[in-house]
Amino acid sequence: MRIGEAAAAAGMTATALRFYESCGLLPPAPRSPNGYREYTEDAVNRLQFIRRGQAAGLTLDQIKGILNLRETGESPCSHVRELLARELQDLDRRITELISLRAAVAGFHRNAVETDPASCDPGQVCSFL
Amino acid sequence: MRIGEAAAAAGMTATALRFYESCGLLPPAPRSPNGYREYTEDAVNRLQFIRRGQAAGLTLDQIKGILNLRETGESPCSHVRELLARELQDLDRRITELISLRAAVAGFHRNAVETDPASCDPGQVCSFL
DNA sequence: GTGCACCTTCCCCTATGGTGGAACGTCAAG
DNA sequence: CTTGACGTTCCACCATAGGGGAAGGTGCAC
Repeated sequence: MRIGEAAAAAGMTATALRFYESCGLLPPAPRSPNGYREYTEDAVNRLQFIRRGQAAGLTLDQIKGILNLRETGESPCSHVRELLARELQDLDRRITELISLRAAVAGFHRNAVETDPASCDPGQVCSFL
Repeated sequence: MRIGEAAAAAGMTATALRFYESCGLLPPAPRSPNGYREYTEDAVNRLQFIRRGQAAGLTLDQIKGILNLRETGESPCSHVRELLARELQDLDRRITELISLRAAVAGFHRNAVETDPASCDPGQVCSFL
């Protein structure tokens, strides 16, 4: 199948497929005589794996690492386990950060809502921050 | 004072100050006869306001908007209120997203820890994703 | 008179995940 | 015979917030 069809089958754009190939996430696609890329069902499966990896919050580089491991015949299982563990830690850290940022912003906002705008000092930029 | 000193006073780098000036966050600094930028205490206050804005999670573009409002003589109070309200919503959305992503990743990870690696199917990339 | 720290401008580079356009080739239908 | 939908390549660009280095000027101390 050609690039547009494969892209549609995986819920992506043709541009994204070319981009993935250029990054090494996909092996160079075989070409039909007219130079068009030819994709198999296997390629589409790989694309869907990429999608699942992204949905799991992995970066393209991490997904590439998994695919490369599988390529070398090694089982990526333990690598993926570590990846997921590290990602959980990372997510926890980011969630904590966002929650404390939210508390800070909520404090600024509460102050901004409660304070009389007339008390605004033109000598400074903004007393709310 | 010169750029390095002003930067240090605001806890930034000289490069950042030039960058802010180039983006319109800072008015073009007056120059001393040798062409060096000259900063006043007021400029350092402005830099510290930028820092506080960033600490509150605002983008440089949003901070620039506040500074520009103040520049035109208008009081940025209500603008800042709206900005903070929108940011709270945005933070809530991002936190919710991250938490649900975390749940999904935790599920993958639990499965990966509990599953026997020997049951790994070499025909697919990784059964954990 | 020279070394050193600081300043200037200009332009490219970082990471992320692609998108869009230009200029051109290919193929089937009308 | 031409139109349209697809394909190809390469190159530039989006946002974000600067960092890094080259090539050169300035000013002070030794």
